[in-house]
Amino acid sequence: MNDSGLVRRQSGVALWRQIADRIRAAIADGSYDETGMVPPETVLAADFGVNRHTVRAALSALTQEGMLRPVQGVGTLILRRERLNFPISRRTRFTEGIGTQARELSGHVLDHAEEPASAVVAAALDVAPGTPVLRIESLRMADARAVSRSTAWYPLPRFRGIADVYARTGSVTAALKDFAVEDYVRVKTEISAVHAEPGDLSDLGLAPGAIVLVTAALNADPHGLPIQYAVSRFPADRVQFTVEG
Amino acid sequence: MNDSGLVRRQSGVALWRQIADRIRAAIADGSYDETGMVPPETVLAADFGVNRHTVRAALSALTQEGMLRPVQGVGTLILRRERLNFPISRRTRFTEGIGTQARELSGHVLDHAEEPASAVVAAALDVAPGTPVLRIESLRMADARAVSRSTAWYPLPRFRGIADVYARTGSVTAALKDFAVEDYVRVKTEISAVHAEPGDLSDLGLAPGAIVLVTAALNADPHGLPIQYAVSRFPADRVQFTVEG
DNA sequence: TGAGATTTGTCCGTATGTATG
DNA sequence: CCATACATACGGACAAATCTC
Repeated sequence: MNDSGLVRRQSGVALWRQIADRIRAAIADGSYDETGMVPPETVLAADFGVNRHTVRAALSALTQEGMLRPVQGVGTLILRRERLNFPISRRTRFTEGIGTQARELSGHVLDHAEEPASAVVAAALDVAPGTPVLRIESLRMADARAVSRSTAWYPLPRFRGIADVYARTGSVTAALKDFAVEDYVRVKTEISAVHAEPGDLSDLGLAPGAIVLVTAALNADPHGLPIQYAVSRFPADRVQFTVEG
Repeated sequence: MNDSGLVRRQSGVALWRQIADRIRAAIADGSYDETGMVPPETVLAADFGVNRHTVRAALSALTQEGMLRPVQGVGTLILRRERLNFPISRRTRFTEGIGTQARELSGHVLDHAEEPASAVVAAALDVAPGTPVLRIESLRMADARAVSRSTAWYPLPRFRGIADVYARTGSVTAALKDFAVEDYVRVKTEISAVHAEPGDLSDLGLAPGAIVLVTAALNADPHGLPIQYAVSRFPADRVQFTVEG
Protein backbone atom coordinates (compact mmCIF):
# COMPACT_ATOMS: atom_id res chain seq x y z
CA MET A 1 0.00 0.00 0.00
CA ASN A 2 3.03 2.21 0.15
CA ASP A 3 4.03 1.87 -3.44
CA SER A 4 3.67 4.08 -6.45
CA GLY A 5 5.90 6.76 -5.18
CA LEU A 6 9.30 7.70 -6.16
CA VAL A 7 10.75 10.06 -3.75
CA ARG A 8 11.90 13.48 -4.87
CA ARG A 9 15.52 14.53 -4.89
CA GLN A 10 17.02 17.98 -4.67
CA SER A 11 13.89 19.34 -3.06
CA GLY A 12 15.46 20.66 0.11
CA VAL A 13 14.11 17.71 2.05
CA ALA A 14 16.54 14.84 2.52
CA LEU A 15 15.41 11.50 1.15
CA TRP A 16 15.70 9.85 4.56
CA ARG A 17 13.29 12.44 5.99
CA GLN A 18 10.77 12.07 3.17
CA ILE A 19 10.87 8.32 3.70
CA ALA A 20 10.55 8.70 7.48
CA ASP A 21 7.45 10.87 6.94
CA ARG A 22 5.87 8.29 4.65
CA ILE A 23 6.59 5.39 6.95
CA ARG A 24 5.11 7.37 9.84
CA ALA A 25 1.98 8.00 7.78
CA ALA A 26 1.78 4.35 6.75
CA ILE A 27 2.00 3.31 10.40
CA ALA A 28 -0.72 5.82 11.33
CA ASP A 29 -3.17 4.52 8.71
CA GLY A 30 -2.59 0.94 9.76
CA SER A 31 -0.75 -0.38 6.70
CA TYR A 32 1.55 -2.56 8.79
CA ASP A 33 -0.98 -3.69 11.38
CA GLU A 34 -0.92 -7.33 10.23
CA THR A 35 2.65 -7.97 11.28
CA GLY A 36 3.15 -5.18 13.79
CA MET A 37 6.46 -4.59 12.09
CA VAL A 38 7.87 -2.40 9.38
CA PRO A 39 8.92 -4.34 6.23
CA PRO A 40 12.61 -5.35 6.03
CA GLU A 41 15.05 -2.61 5.11
CA THR A 42 15.86 -4.19 1.76
CA VAL A 43 12.18 -4.30 0.83
CA LEU A 44 11.63 -0.68 1.83
CA ALA A 45 14.73 0.32 -0.11
CA ALA A 46 13.36 -1.37 -3.21
CA ASP A 47 9.88 0.13 -2.69
CA PHE A 48 11.18 3.66 -2.39
CA GLY A 49 13.88 3.21 -4.99
CA VAL A 50 16.73 4.21 -2.69
CA ASN A 51 19.75 2.63 -1.09
CA ARG A 52 19.41 0.62 2.09
CA HIS A 53 21.58 3.13 3.96
CA THR A 54 19.00 5.80 3.25
CA VAL A 55 16.18 3.66 4.62
CA ARG A 56 18.27 2.99 7.71
CA ALA A 57 18.64 6.72 8.29
CA ALA A 58 14.85 7.09 8.10
CA LEU A 59 14.21 4.20 10.49
CA SER A 60 16.85 5.56 12.83
CA ALA A 61 14.99 8.89 13.01
CA LEU A 62 11.69 7.13 13.77
CA THR A 63 13.40 5.01 16.40
CA GLN A 64 14.70 8.23 17.94
CA GLU A 65 11.08 9.49 18.07
CA GLY A 66 10.14 6.40 20.04
CA MET A 67 7.90 5.07 17.29
CA LEU A 68 9.97 1.99 16.38
CA ARG A 69 12.19 -0.56 18.11
CA PRO A 70 14.64 -2.46 15.90
CA VAL A 71 15.42 -6.00 17.02
CA GLN A 72 18.41 -7.72 15.48
CA GLY A 73 17.50 -10.87 13.63
CA VAL A 74 13.78 -10.19 13.94
CA GLY A 75 12.81 -6.90 12.35
CA THR A 76 11.65 -3.42 13.32
CA LEU A 77 8.75 -3.43 15.74
CA ILE A 78 6.09 -0.74 15.72
CA LEU A 79 5.30 0.84 19.09
CA ARG A 80 1.75 1.94 18.33
CA ARG A 81 0.60 5.37 19.22
CA GLU A 82 -2.93 6.48 18.51
CA ARG A 83 -3.83 9.95 17.46
CA LEU A 84 -5.95 11.91 19.94
CA ASN A 85 -9.26 13.05 18.50
CA PHE A 86 -10.36 16.51 19.52
CA PRO A 87 -14.05 17.21 18.79
CA ILE A 88 -15.04 20.73 17.77
CA SER A 89 -18.62 21.81 18.23
CA ARG A 90 -20.67 24.60 19.72
CA ARG A 91 -19.89 23.15 23.13
CA THR A 92 -16.19 22.47 22.71
CA ARG A 93 -14.44 21.62 26.00
CA PHE A 94 -10.88 20.42 26.06
CA THR A 95 -11.05 18.03 28.98
CA GLU A 96 -14.41 16.52 28.09
CA GLY A 97 -13.40 16.35 24.44
CA ILE A 98 -10.32 14.25 24.98
CA GLY A 99 -12.33 12.36 27.59
CA THR A 100 -11.27 8.75 27.94
CA GLN A 101 -8.66 8.86 25.16
CA ALA A 102 -5.91 9.56 27.66
CA ARG A 103 -5.43 8.43 31.23
CA GLU A 104 -3.83 11.62 32.44
CA LEU A 105 -4.76 15.13 31.36
CA SER A 106 -3.34 18.37 32.62
CA GLY A 107 -3.10 22.07 31.83
CA HIS A 108 -0.22 24.29 32.87
CA VAL A 109 0.07 28.05 32.88
CA LEU A 110 3.47 29.02 31.50
CA ASP A 111 3.07 32.76 31.71
CA HIS A 112 0.46 35.51 31.99
CA ALA A 113 0.42 39.27 31.66
CA GLU A 114 -1.83 42.22 30.99
CA GLU A 115 -1.15 43.94 27.68
CA PRO A 116 -2.83 46.22 25.12
CA ALA A 117 -4.97 44.34 22.60
CA SER A 118 -3.52 43.94 19.12
CA ALA A 119 -5.75 44.59 16.12
CA VAL A 120 -6.61 40.91 15.70
CA VAL A 121 -7.31 40.31 19.39
CA ALA A 122 -9.32 43.51 19.68
CA ALA A 123 -11.50 42.55 16.73
CA ALA A 124 -12.12 39.09 18.16
CA LEU A 125 -12.98 40.27 21.70
CA ASP A 126 -14.93 43.24 20.34
CA VAL A 127 -12.94 45.90 22.18
CA ALA A 128 -11.00 48.90 20.93
CA PRO A 129 -7.43 48.19 19.82
CA GLY A 130 -5.04 49.04 22.64
CA THR A 131 -7.54 48.21 25.38
CA PRO A 132 -5.83 46.22 28.13
CA VAL A 133 -6.47 42.47 27.93
CA LEU A 134 -5.14 39.48 29.83
CA ARG A 135 -2.87 37.09 27.96
CA ILE A 136 -2.28 33.57 29.27
CA GLU A 137 0.25 31.16 27.79
CA SER A 138 -0.46 27.54 28.53
CA LEU A 139 0.58 24.01 27.73
CA ARG A 140 -1.69 20.98 27.75
CA MET A 141 -0.42 17.46 28.28
CA ALA A 142 -2.02 14.07 27.76
CA ASP A 143 -0.24 11.08 29.27
CA ALA A 144 2.96 13.07 29.73
CA ARG A 145 3.05 14.20 26.10
CA ALA A 146 2.38 17.78 24.97
CA VAL A 147 -0.80 18.03 22.92
CA SER A 148 -1.29 21.78 22.68
CA ARG A 149 0.43 25.08 23.23
CA SER A 150 -2.03 27.97 23.54
CA THR A 151 -2.05 31.71 23.82
CA ALA A 152 -5.39 32.97 25.10
CA TRP A 153 -6.66 36.52 25.58
CA TYR A 154 -9.39 37.51 28.05
CA PRO A 155 -11.18 40.88 28.36
CA LEU A 156 -10.46 43.05 31.39
CA PRO A 157 -11.37 43.85 34.08
CA ARG A 158 -13.90 41.01 33.97
CA PHE A 159 -11.34 38.23 34.17
CA ARG A 160 -8.57 39.83 36.19
CA GLY A 161 -6.98 37.09 38.27
CA ILE A 162 -8.28 34.15 36.26
CA ALA A 163 -4.73 32.99 35.50
CA ASP A 164 -4.23 32.01 39.13
CA VAL A 165 -7.42 29.96 39.18
CA TYR A 166 -6.47 28.28 35.92
CA ALA A 167 -3.00 27.53 37.24
CA ARG A 168 -4.54 25.98 40.37
CA THR A 169 -7.27 23.90 38.69
CA GLY A 170 -5.69 23.20 35.31
CA SER A 171 -9.08 23.67 33.68
CA VAL A 172 -10.38 26.65 31.73
CA THR A 173 -13.99 25.64 32.30
CA ALA A 174 -13.47 25.49 36.07
CA ALA A 175 -11.66 28.82 36.07
CA LEU A 176 -14.43 30.48 34.09
CA LYS A 177 -17.02 29.07 36.48
CA ASP A 178 -15.15 30.82 39.25
CA PHE A 179 -15.83 34.05 37.38
CA ALA A 180 -19.56 33.37 37.13
CA VAL A 181 -19.42 31.99 33.60
CA GLU A 182 -21.62 28.92 34.06
CA ASP A 183 -21.69 28.10 30.38
CA TYR A 184 -19.99 29.20 27.18
CA VAL A 185 -20.08 28.39 23.48
CA ARG A 186 -17.52 28.10 20.71
CA VAL A 187 -18.49 30.81 18.22
CA LYS A 188 -15.89 30.25 15.56
CA THR A 189 -12.80 28.13 14.91
CA GLU A 190 -10.27 28.71 12.17
CA ILE A 191 -8.07 25.74 11.36
CA SER A 192 -4.86 25.81 9.38
CA ALA A 193 -1.59 23.91 9.23
CA VAL A 194 2.00 25.14 9.09
CA HIS A 195 5.49 23.79 9.55
CA ALA A 196 6.79 23.71 13.10
CA GLU A 197 8.53 26.91 14.13
CA PRO A 198 11.48 27.06 16.53
CA GLY A 199 9.15 27.59 19.49
CA ASP A 200 7.19 24.45 18.64
CA LEU A 201 10.32 22.35 18.63
CA SER A 202 10.88 22.93 22.32
CA ASP A 203 7.30 23.42 23.55
CA LEU A 204 5.74 20.50 21.74
CA GLY A 205 8.86 18.39 21.40
CA LEU A 206 8.82 18.32 17.62
CA ALA A 207 11.46 17.92 14.93
CA PRO A 208 12.03 20.52 12.19
CA GLY A 209 9.75 19.90 9.24
CA ALA A 210 7.04 18.52 11.51
CA ILE A 211 3.48 19.74 11.03
CA VAL A 212 1.57 21.93 13.47
CA LEU A 213 -2.21 22.31 13.34
CA VAL A 214 -3.16 25.86 14.29
CA THR A 215 -6.58 26.89 15.55
CA ALA A 216 -7.87 30.38 16.25
CA ALA A 217 -10.96 30.05 18.42
CA LEU A 218 -13.49 32.48 19.86
CA ASN A 219 -15.59 31.57 22.89
CA ALA A 220 -18.56 33.59 24.15
CA ASP A 221 -20.84 33.50 27.17
CA PRO A 222 -24.58 32.70 26.83
CA HIS A 223 -25.31 36.40 26.18
CA GLY A 224 -22.97 36.38 23.20
CA LEU A 225 -20.27 38.42 24.92
CA PRO A 226 -16.76 37.30 23.89
CA ILE A 227 -14.94 35.86 26.89
CA GLN A 228 -11.86 34.32 25.31
CA TYR A 229 -9.89 34.37 22.08
CA ALA A 230 -7.24 31.68 21.78
CA VAL A 231 -4.63 30.65 19.26
CA SER A 232 -3.52 27.05 19.82
CA ARG A 233 -0.87 24.89 18.22
CA PHE A 234 -1.20 21.09 18.10
CA PRO A 235 1.31 18.48 16.88
CA ALA A 236 -0.37 17.03 13.78
CA ASP A 237 1.08 13.57 14.32
CA ARG A 238 -0.66 13.28 17.70
CA VAL A 239 -3.89 15.19 17.19
CA GLN A 240 -6.79 15.39 14.76
CA PHE A 241 -10.06 17.31 14.88
CA THR A 242 -13.61 16.18 14.36
CA VAL A 243 -16.35 18.63 13.47
CA GLU A 244 -19.76 17.27 14.31
CA GLY A 245 -22.53 18.92 12.36
CA MET B 1 7.87 40.12 13.34
CA ASN B 2 9.82 37.17 12.05
CA ASP B 3 12.48 37.10 14.67
CA SER B 4 13.13 34.87 17.61
CA GLY B 5 14.06 31.86 15.66
CA LEU B 6 17.26 30.39 14.61
CA VAL B 7 16.78 27.67 12.16
CA ARG B 8 17.76 24.05 12.79
CA ARG B 9 20.59 22.33 11.00
CA GLN B 10 21.20 18.68 10.21
CA SER B 11 17.54 17.87 10.55
CA GLY B 12 17.00 16.43 7.09
CA VAL B 13 15.31 19.64 6.02
CA ALA B 14 17.58 22.06 4.18
CA LEU B 15 17.94 25.50 5.74
CA TRP B 16 16.73 27.20 2.57
CA ARG B 17 13.52 25.19 2.72
CA GLN B 18 12.89 25.94 6.41
CA ILE B 19 13.42 29.61 5.65
CA ALA B 20 11.16 29.46 2.58
CA ASP B 21 8.41 27.97 4.76
CA ARG B 22 8.75 30.69 7.36
CA ILE B 23 8.77 33.50 4.81
CA ARG B 24 5.69 31.99 3.17
CA ALA B 25 3.95 31.91 6.56
CA ALA B 26 4.99 35.50 7.29
CA ILE B 27 3.58 36.60 3.94
CA ALA B 28 0.33 34.72 4.63
CA ASP B 29 -0.20 36.40 7.99
CA GLY B 30 0.44 39.83 6.55
CA SER B 31 3.74 40.65 8.22
CA TYR B 32 5.06 42.39 5.12
CA ASP B 33 1.89 44.13 4.03
CA GLU B 34 3.21 47.63 4.73
CA THR B 35 5.80 47.59 1.99
CA GLY B 36 4.42 44.84 -0.20
CA MET B 37 7.96 43.53 -0.33
CA VAL B 38 10.06 40.99 1.48
CA PRO B 39 12.91 42.53 3.53
CA PRO B 40 16.29 42.75 1.76
CA GLU B 41 18.29 39.55 1.49
CA THR B 42 20.97 40.84 3.84
CA VAL B 43 18.38 41.63 6.51
CA LEU B 44 16.72 38.22 6.21
CA ALA B 45 20.11 36.55 6.37
CA ALA B 46 20.90 38.38 9.61
CA ASP B 47 17.43 37.61 11.05
CA PHE B 48 17.70 33.91 10.36
CA GLY B 49 21.38 33.71 11.16
CA VAL B 50 22.40 32.28 7.80
CA ASN B 51 24.38 33.32 4.75
CA ARG B 52 22.76 35.50 2.10
CA HIS B 53 23.14 32.70 -0.46
CA THR B 54 20.94 30.48 1.69
CA VAL B 55 18.26 33.16 1.84
CA ARG B 56 18.55 33.52 -1.92
CA ALA B 57 17.86 29.80 -2.34
CA ALA B 58 14.72 30.19 -0.23
CA LEU B 59 13.53 33.25 -2.17
CA SER B 60 14.28 31.47 -5.42
CA ALA B 61 11.97 28.62 -4.40
CA LEU B 62 9.17 31.05 -3.52
CA THR B 63 9.73 32.87 -6.82
CA GLN B 64 9.36 29.51 -8.56
CA GLU B 65 6.02 29.06 -6.79
CA GLY B 66 4.85 32.36 -8.25
CA MET B 67 4.68 34.05 -4.87
CA LEU B 68 7.49 36.59 -5.35
CA ARG B 69 9.02 38.70 -8.11
CA PRO B 70 12.57 39.96 -7.48
CA VAL B 71 13.52 43.28 -9.10
CA GLN B 72 17.18 44.17 -9.28
CA GLY B 73 17.99 47.38 -7.46
CA VAL B 74 14.54 47.57 -5.89
CA GLY B 75 13.68 44.52 -3.82
CA THR B 76 11.54 41.42 -3.88
CA LEU B 77 7.84 42.08 -4.52
CA ILE B 78 5.07 39.96 -3.03
CA LEU B 79 2.60 38.86 -5.70
CA ARG B 80 0.12 36.73 -3.80
CA ARG B 81 -0.76 36.41 -0.16
CA GLU B 82 -4.33 35.21 0.04
CA ARG B 83 -5.29 31.88 1.54
CA LEU B 84 -8.69 30.52 0.55
CA ASN B 85 -11.03 30.10 3.50
CA PHE B 86 -13.29 27.09 3.38
CA PRO B 87 -16.18 27.27 5.85
CA ILE B 88 -17.37 24.03 7.45
CA SER B 89 -20.86 23.90 8.86
CA ARG B 90 -23.97 21.76 8.73
CA ARG B 91 -24.61 23.20 5.28
CA THR B 92 -21.14 22.95 3.82
CA ARG B 93 -21.07 23.52 0.06
CA PHE B 94 -17.82 23.83 -1.82
CA THR B 95 -18.83 26.39 -4.45
CA GLU B 96 -20.83 28.61 -2.11
CA GLY B 97 -18.17 28.28 0.56
CA ILE B 98 -15.33 29.61 -1.55
CA GLY B 99 -17.83 32.08 -2.95
CA THR B 100 -16.26 35.33 -4.02
CA GLN B 101 -12.76 34.45 -2.84
CA ALA B 102 -11.81 33.28 -6.32
CA ARG B 103 -12.87 34.48 -9.75
CA GLU B 104 -12.89 31.09 -11.40
CA LEU B 105 -14.00 27.85 -9.77
CA SER B 106 -14.20 24.45 -11.38
CA GLY B 107 -14.50 20.77 -10.54
CA HIS B 108 -13.13 17.98 -12.73
CA VAL B 109 -13.83 14.26 -12.63
CA LEU B 110 -10.54 12.41 -13.01
CA ASP B 111 -11.88 8.90 -12.77
CA HIS B 112 -14.87 6.89 -11.55
CA ALA B 113 -15.66 3.23 -11.02
CA GLU B 114 -17.96 0.88 -9.13
CA GLU B 115 -16.19 -1.17 -6.47
CA PRO B 116 -16.93 -3.14 -3.30
CA ALA B 117 -17.03 -0.97 -0.18
CA SER B 118 -14.01 -1.16 2.12
CA ALA B 119 -14.59 -1.45 5.86
CA VAL B 120 -14.20 2.30 6.40
CA VAL B 121 -16.44 3.31 3.50
CA ALA B 122 -19.06 0.70 4.43
CA ALA B 123 -19.20 1.97 8.01
CA ALA B 124 -19.58 5.55 6.84
CA LEU B 125 -22.30 4.87 4.28
CA ASP B 126 -24.01 2.38 6.59
CA VAL B 127 -23.89 -0.55 4.18
CA ALA B 128 -22.39 -4.02 4.52
CA PRO B 129 -18.67 -4.29 3.68
CA GLY B 130 -18.26 -5.49 0.11
CA THR B 131 -21.49 -3.90 -1.09
CA PRO B 132 -20.89 -2.20 -4.46
CA VAL B 133 -20.42 1.57 -4.20
CA LEU B 134 -19.51 4.25 -6.69
CA ARG B 135 -16.10 5.90 -6.33
CA ILE B 136 -15.38 9.25 -7.99
CA GLU B 137 -11.95 10.88 -8.08
CA SER B 138 -12.04 14.61 -8.62
CA LEU B 139 -9.92 17.71 -8.64
CA ARG B 140 -11.12 21.20 -7.73
CA MET B 141 -9.45 24.33 -9.07
CA ALA B 142 -9.71 27.98 -8.03
CA ASP B 143 -8.21 30.53 -10.39
CA ALA B 144 -6.24 27.87 -12.25
CA ARG B 145 -4.66 26.51 -9.05
CA ALA B 146 -5.55 23.16 -7.53
CA VAL B 147 -7.29 23.54 -4.16
CA SER B 148 -8.49 20.01 -3.49
CA ARG B 149 -8.12 16.42 -4.59
CA SER B 150 -11.02 14.26 -3.48
CA THR B 151 -12.08 10.65 -3.47
CA ALA B 152 -15.82 10.32 -2.88
CA TRP B 153 -17.97 7.21 -2.44
CA TYR B 154 -21.72 7.08 -3.19
CA PRO B 155 -24.18 4.28 -2.38
CA LEU B 156 -25.58 2.20 -5.25
CA PRO B 157 -27.86 1.80 -7.08
CA ARG B 158 -29.23 5.16 -5.93
CA PHE B 159 -26.50 7.27 -7.53
CA ARG B 160 -25.53 5.19 -10.54
CA GLY B 161 -24.58 7.58 -13.33
CA ILE B 162 -23.95 10.62 -11.11
CA ALA B 163 -20.32 10.81 -12.25
CA ASP B 164 -21.43 11.89 -15.73
CA VAL B 165 -23.62 14.64 -14.33
CA TYR B 166 -20.83 15.82 -12.05
CA ALA B 167 -18.38 15.79 -14.95
CA ARG B 168 -20.82 17.88 -17.02
CA THR B 169 -21.80 20.41 -14.36
CA GLY B 170 -18.64 20.50 -12.23
CA SER B 171 -20.83 20.75 -9.14
CA VAL B 172 -21.67 18.06 -6.60
CA THR B 173 -24.72 19.95 -5.41
CA ALA B 174 -26.10 20.22 -8.95
CA ALA B 175 -25.39 16.55 -9.63
CA LEU B 176 -27.16 15.49 -6.44
CA LYS B 177 -30.14 17.65 -7.35
CA ASP B 178 -30.35 15.68 -10.58
CA PHE B 179 -30.79 12.61 -8.40
CA ALA B 180 -33.65 14.14 -6.42
CA VAL B 181 -31.47 15.22 -3.50
CA GLU B 182 -32.78 18.74 -3.01
CA ASP B 183 -30.86 19.31 0.18
CA TYR B 184 -28.14 17.62 2.21
CA VAL B 185 -26.21 18.18 5.42
CA ARG B 186 -22.65 17.68 6.58
CA VAL B 187 -22.91 15.13 9.38
CA LYS B 188 -19.28 14.86 10.37
CA THR B 189 -15.87 16.12 9.29
CA GLU B 190 -12.54 14.77 10.47
CA ILE B 191 -9.57 17.06 9.91
CA SER B 192 -5.93 16.10 10.07
CA ALA B 193 -2.66 17.17 8.48
CA VAL B 194 0.14 15.13 6.91
CA HIS B 195 3.13 15.64 4.72
CA ALA B 196 2.50 15.65 0.98
CA GLU B 197 2.71 12.22 -0.63
CA PRO B 198 3.93 11.58 -4.17
CA GLY B 199 0.38 11.76 -5.53
CA ASP B 200 -0.07 15.20 -3.98
CA LEU B 201 3.07 16.50 -5.63
CA SER B 202 1.60 16.03 -9.09
CA ASP B 203 -2.13 16.47 -8.37
CA LEU B 204 -1.86 19.56 -6.19
CA GLY B 205 1.43 20.83 -7.58
CA LEU B 206 3.27 20.68 -4.27
CA ALA B 207 6.89 20.28 -3.26
CA PRO B 208 8.11 17.49 -0.98
CA GLY B 209 7.77 18.43 2.67
CA ALA B 210 4.69 20.52 1.91
CA ILE B 211 1.67 20.10 4.17
CA VAL B 212 -1.63 18.60 3.12
CA LEU B 213 -4.83 19.11 5.12
CA VAL B 214 -6.94 15.96 4.97
CA THR B 215 -10.67 15.87 5.62
CA ALA B 216 -12.93 12.84 5.86
CA ALA B 217 -16.52 14.04 5.47
CA LEU B 218 -19.93 12.40 5.61
CA ASN B 219 -22.95 13.99 3.95
CA ALA B 220 -26.53 12.82 4.43
CA ASP B 221 -29.90 13.68 2.92
CA PRO B 222 -32.68 15.34 4.97
CA HIS B 223 -33.87 11.90 6.15
CA GLY B 224 -30.45 11.15 7.59
CA LEU B 225 -29.52 8.62 4.91
CA PRO B 226 -25.81 8.79 4.01
CA ILE B 227 -25.39 9.94 0.43
CA GLN B 228 -21.67 10.59 0.19
CA TYR B 229 -18.45 9.84 2.05
CA ALA B 230 -15.44 11.80 0.82
CA VAL B 231 -11.77 12.01 1.68
CA SER B 232 -10.24 15.26 0.42
CA ARG B 233 -6.72 16.62 0.37
CA PHE B 234 -6.02 20.38 0.42
CA PRO B 235 -2.70 22.23 0.07
CA ALA B 236 -2.26 23.81 3.51
CA ASP B 237 -0.47 26.86 2.14
CA ARG B 238 -3.50 27.80 0.03
CA VAL B 239 -6.42 26.68 2.16
CA GLN B 240 -7.70 27.00 5.70
CA PHE B 241 -10.96 25.94 7.32
CA THR B 242 -13.41 27.87 9.43
CA VAL B 243 -15.85 26.09 11.70
CA GLU B 244 -18.77 28.31 12.58
CA GLY B 245 -20.53 27.30 15.76
C1' DT C 1 23.80 65.18 -15.02
C1' DG C 2 26.29 62.43 -11.69
C1' DA C 3 27.94 60.34 -7.38
C1' DG C 4 26.71 57.34 -3.72
C1' DA C 5 23.75 54.10 -1.38
C1' DT C 6 20.86 50.18 -1.76
C1' DT C 7 19.50 45.88 -3.56
C1' DT C 8 19.50 41.87 -6.57
C1' DG C 9 22.48 38.85 -9.75
C1' DT C 10 26.63 36.08 -10.64
C1' DC C 11 31.14 34.29 -10.10
C1' DC C 12 34.87 32.06 -7.30
C1' DG C 13 36.48 28.48 -3.79
C1' DT C 14 35.88 25.44 0.33
C1' DA C 15 33.78 22.56 4.00
C1' DT C 16 30.11 19.56 5.38
C1' DG C 17 25.90 16.68 4.64
C1' DT C 18 23.51 13.39 1.84
C1' DA C 19 23.19 9.23 -1.06
C1' DT C 20 25.11 5.45 -3.58
C1' DG C 21 27.74 1.11 -4.14
C1' DC D 1 34.12 0.23 7.33
C1' DC D 2 35.52 2.34 2.74
C1' DA D 3 35.37 5.47 -1.53
C1' DT D 4 32.85 8.53 -4.75
C1' DA D 5 29.42 12.00 -6.52
C1' DC D 6 26.35 15.55 -5.71
C1' DA D 7 23.65 18.89 -2.73
C1' DT D 8 23.93 22.13 0.78
C1' DA D 9 25.93 26.09 3.23
C1' DC D 10 29.36 29.48 3.87
C1' DG D 11 32.47 33.45 2.78
C1' DG D 12 33.97 36.92 -0.17
C1' DA D 13 34.08 39.88 -4.31
C1' DC D 14 32.15 42.28 -7.92
C1' DA D 15 28.59 43.45 -11.60
C1' DA D 16 24.05 45.36 -12.82
C1' DA D 17 19.85 47.82 -11.90
C1' DT D 18 17.39 51.27 -9.32
C1' DC D 19 16.62 55.13 -6.24
C1' DT D 20 17.98 59.47 -3.86
C1' DC D 21 20.06 63.72 -3.39
